[in-house]
Amino acid sequence: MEKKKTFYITTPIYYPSGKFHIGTAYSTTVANTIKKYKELRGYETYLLTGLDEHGQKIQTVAEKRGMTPQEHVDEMANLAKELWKLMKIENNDFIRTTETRHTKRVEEIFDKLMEQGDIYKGQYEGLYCVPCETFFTETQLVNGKCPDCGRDVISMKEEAYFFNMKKYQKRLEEFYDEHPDFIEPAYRKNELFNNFIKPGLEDLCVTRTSFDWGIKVKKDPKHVVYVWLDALTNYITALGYGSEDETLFNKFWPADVHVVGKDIIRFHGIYWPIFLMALDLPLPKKIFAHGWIMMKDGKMSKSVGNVVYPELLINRYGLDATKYYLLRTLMNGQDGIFTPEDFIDRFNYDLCNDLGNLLNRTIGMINKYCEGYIPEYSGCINEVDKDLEEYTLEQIKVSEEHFENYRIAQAIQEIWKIIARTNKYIDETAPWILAKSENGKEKIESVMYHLAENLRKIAILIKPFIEETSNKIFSQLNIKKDLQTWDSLYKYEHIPEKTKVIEKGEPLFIRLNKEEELSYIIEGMKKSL
RNA sequence: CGCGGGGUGGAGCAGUUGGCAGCUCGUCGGGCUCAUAACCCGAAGGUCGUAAGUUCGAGUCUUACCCCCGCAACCA
Repeated sequence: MEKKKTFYITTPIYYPSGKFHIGTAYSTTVANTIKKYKELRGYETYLLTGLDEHGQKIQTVAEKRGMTPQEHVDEMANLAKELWKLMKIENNDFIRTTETRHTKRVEEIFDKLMEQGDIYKGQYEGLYCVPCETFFTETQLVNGKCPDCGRDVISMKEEAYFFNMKKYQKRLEEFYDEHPDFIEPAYRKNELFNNFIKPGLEDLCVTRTSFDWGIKVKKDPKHVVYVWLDALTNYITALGYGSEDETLFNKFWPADVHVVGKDIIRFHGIYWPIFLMALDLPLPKKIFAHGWIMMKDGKMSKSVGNVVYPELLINRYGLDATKYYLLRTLMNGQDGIFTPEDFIDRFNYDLCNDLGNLLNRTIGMINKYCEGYIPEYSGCINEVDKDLEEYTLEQIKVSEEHFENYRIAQAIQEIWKIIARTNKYIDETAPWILAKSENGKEKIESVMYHLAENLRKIAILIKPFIEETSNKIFSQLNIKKDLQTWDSLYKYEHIPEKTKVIEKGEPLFIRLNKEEELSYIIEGMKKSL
């Protein structure tokens, strides 16, 4: 038997300094959608997510909560796992950077890089705030003072280890020349190039001594490994790189896509490739960077009181509605704006009116006009049928193209055009008139078949991102598993004879009262602070 | 002269290699009754940030300028 093609996809490993907000949920949903799509296309997929649990901030947060850092991250890890369970994320693994399988490898990697001469000992010079025990860069300062406490900072030196980035500058540039599509969207790459690569890379300080919540350097334990060298390697340690069992690593590395937020492109576009070069490992195939979910008044922020947590929406409106909204809102990797109004509108218009109602009226008519059985396919009996088929098949191609390039919002838009076109088809054919005419039977049967068939196709297309809804459609239409495959999208003529649909359709989504739900969401946002 | 993104009808956004300016919502008018007061059609509404240039022709290319946002590396 032929070996299945593999597809390895990762989310960022999130930093558990606070509750996971909707942006985190978005990243993970994107990754999960890509996974589900690739699965439908016959790939053996592997989805990795996890937590980046080290660093000063964690230590500080834990202290504030009167906990040890480990207790804090243990709690956060459970929260994350619960959230992904709630969101039905099908991750194959969940890596935590405090796990031995990770820390041990990082220690080894650090040693190796030091032996190779990629890491050397030097002096870190920076502006230091003594009471806060923290280094800052010049640009981080507020009016020349510590951004945290407002006091004066002093120039200070400390012993630290550096990674020789300069050594890899040329190789990195060459890599980008050969792989211009490495970072998507392209403008993110330009940003990175102009700001960091073109001016020349500086060596990266990869250890700290100002705190100890991290992986200690084996041969010099007062230093802990800088969090990014620690965090980025999760993508390979989770696959067992360097362990006694490298099966997964050999099978799935290099990653097909790292899904990241726009804020961490730099680390994935510069440091990560260079670390991998130093380790003599193949580079990932793509970094897919998405934008942020913004609020009407700017960034989500606790102090402004405009943070949205995913549970708020999922628990009241369901997982699919929430995922649909998130995926639909951010276009082209750009930022998108969340507003409660928009959320409710999309729910009502797109999900209830367009999709839900299309299924409902179709089921109703099949019961009314065809005794509940989907009629047999008899080709296109007229121009209207032909037009519908051609349009739908074309849209399937377009959506597929978008999925292939991870443009999920665009894919969704194109799928919704099929829904709109199918609704229009009902008006064009007016089955209620055919039902009254003497020789309308053949026509009405063709209409019902086409409606059922289009809904079947729609259910397949939405499966990667709103699977519950997809399953509901299949179940109401009584479509068997073998007709839920992507391969069955490209033709009509699939649904077998004597397929009996449900007698009374269950609404997929029930319309929301805008006023009520607006206040519910707004109140919920306040309460969850 | 830091870098990047954005500035398109009331709102939110698309506009691939330059070729009659589109989508969703809202507004107005009409149609239909299978359906979740849903669906379909039509109309109004834009000098595509400003100015100049290239071109037979620019939202799309060039230049200058204005406004908004983000980034400016060892903070995640």
